[in-house]
Amino acid sequence: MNTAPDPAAAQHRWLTDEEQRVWRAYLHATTLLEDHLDRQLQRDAGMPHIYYGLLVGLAEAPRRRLRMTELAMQAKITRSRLSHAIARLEKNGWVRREDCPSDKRGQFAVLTDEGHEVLRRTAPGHVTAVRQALFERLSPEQQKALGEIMEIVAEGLQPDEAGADLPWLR
Amino acid sequence: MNTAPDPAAAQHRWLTDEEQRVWRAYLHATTLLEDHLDRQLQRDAGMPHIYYGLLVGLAEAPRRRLRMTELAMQAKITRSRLSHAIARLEKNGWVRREDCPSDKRGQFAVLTDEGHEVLRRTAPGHVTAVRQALFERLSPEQQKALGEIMEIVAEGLQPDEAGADLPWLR
DNA sequence: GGCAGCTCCTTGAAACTTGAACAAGTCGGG
DNA sequence: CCCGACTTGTTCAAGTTTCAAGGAGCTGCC
Repeated sequence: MNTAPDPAAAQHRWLTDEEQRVWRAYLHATTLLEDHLDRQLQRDAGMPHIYYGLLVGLAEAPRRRLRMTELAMQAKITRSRLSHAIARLEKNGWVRREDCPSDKRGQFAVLTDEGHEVLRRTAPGHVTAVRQALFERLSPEQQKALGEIMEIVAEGLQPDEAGADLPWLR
Repeated sequence: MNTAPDPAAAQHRWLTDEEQRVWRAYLHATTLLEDHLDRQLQRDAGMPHIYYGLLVGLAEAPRRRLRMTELAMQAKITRSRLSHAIARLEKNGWVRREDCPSDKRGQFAVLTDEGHEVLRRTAPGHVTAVRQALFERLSPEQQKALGEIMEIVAEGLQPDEAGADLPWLR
């Protein structure tokens, strides 16, 4: 819409037409994909995508357990949100809480056998969905480029990633 | 984690390590970016990103108005969600509903002057946030690649885009 | 005209998310 | 040992999203 220098908008540079196109495509695609996966998982696994991600995080952790804060960091959500989510997953019987012996404030979220089973049963469908929506449509070069781009973007938004003991989110 | 043919998972091909890396980078980056923009807009404009998008959609429409269904399609959300959202924006005084004269079922969502003013005031900050998080970090080639990739992905998930009168979402 | 089948949009309840506030526990310095 | 500063995880209230249901109007066909 705006590509020439516009005096009225001089100081905060607008997006060029091309940038605009890219940005809208980005919004469009990420929205559709997230919706698609959320729906797929809600249907096949009975939980939203982010909850599924929590189970995966636990499944990959040693002894299938993680401290709440660690799990929150890995899923990139707030502790508050995680508390609610784990409460729900606990109600499903897929996760169980355990006290941390070395820090009485601490809690472990532990993947139950049932939870593991749900994952085992639903992971293939989810992977297929991701594959169909994304990888099957992109050339190897595009896949590579996408990975690089996303790493750059993430790196710019993460306060640390390798660096710090700063407030880890927000 | 799995790249060799695994007999137990033979039929539903897993993700290769490289695909896995790309996929995680994608999730990581899109989550962080969406959170970042949501927070930025909540702080500066008092509304989440999607609501801001609704105002933009209206601002760009002829006479700053759109039928509910059209707006929902453009924002890629359900009509139900839009109803709630417009109710909230109406409460803010940024949008007003108007009856459609030619179809008594229909409603227009109309951007008010106040709404337009909010947009005028907050758009620069938002654009800057997008620019800083995305465009400033990517080479021109990467921007181009990103645009192409996102168009492909979106195209694959949209039932129509150019084609149809089919269920437009889902 | 009348009626079945659609579309338009809204509603209400339940689920989920957010941000602030909080109790409890840890930790380091005096 | 004690205190202030910080961390951990939860809770509350307010806001948002989803899903299923429904009222109302349009449309075409008999």
